[in-house]
Amino acid sequence: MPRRATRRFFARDAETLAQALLGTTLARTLPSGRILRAVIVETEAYLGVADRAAHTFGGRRTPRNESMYAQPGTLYVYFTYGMHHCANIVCGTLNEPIAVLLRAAEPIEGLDAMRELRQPVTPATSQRDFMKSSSRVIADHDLCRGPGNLCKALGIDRGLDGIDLVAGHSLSVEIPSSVPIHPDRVSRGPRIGIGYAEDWVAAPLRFWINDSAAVSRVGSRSTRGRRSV
DNA sequence: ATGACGATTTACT
DNA sequence: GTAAATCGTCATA
Repeated sequence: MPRRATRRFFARDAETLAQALLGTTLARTLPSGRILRAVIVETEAYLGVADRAAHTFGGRRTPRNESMYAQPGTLYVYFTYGMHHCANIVCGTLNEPIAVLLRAAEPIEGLDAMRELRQPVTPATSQRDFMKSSSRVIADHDLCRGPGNLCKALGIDRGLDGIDLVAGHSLSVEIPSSVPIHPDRVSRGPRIGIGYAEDWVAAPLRFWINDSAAVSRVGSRSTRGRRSV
């Protein structure tokens, strides 16, 4: 039987947790009571005050990133580019603003609900526009592919910012009873979309499961800058 | 009050 | 590969 991740599980450094999260299951309970599940296949570690790529670089503390200073196991959700949400799991210790960004997951339960969340059916879109082929059906492995899409598919937005995953009322992490992902199946490389981070741009703090079809890509491959973990 | 800018995604050349 | 979409947030004034 899978067990829900405890406070202790999250109370580690970001680099360690980013790897430990691979292969675990994100369990989301929607307001309707509907349960969605997806296996985490790609993460990024953000190291806090010293990390130029982190929202908390230099000790920045604002209303937006306040939850990064909360206890480990807290969810940090932010809104960016005027249209996307990104979800992080806060780790370390209280007041140590480090976290792991959830970049991609492989859906295993509630795929129809995820698809509905990704592609809301509007009156205008239902009949004619659908035939005009402007909207294609999203492939299973694309539902939670990329941090923005993952949040959309799981119904995660700023309303969930600051919730406690250990309590697990609307979101939790489940540790499978099977053997953990073997390091041979994991690669690491530079984080995505942090070109402004100067000396931290190349740090290999992105982790992914090699053979997962749900891993996000940049350019034509997901393996850029890869190196085995 | 204002302006620059995203821990992104998608479509298009 | 390049570009547009789109707006909350934060530093500056």
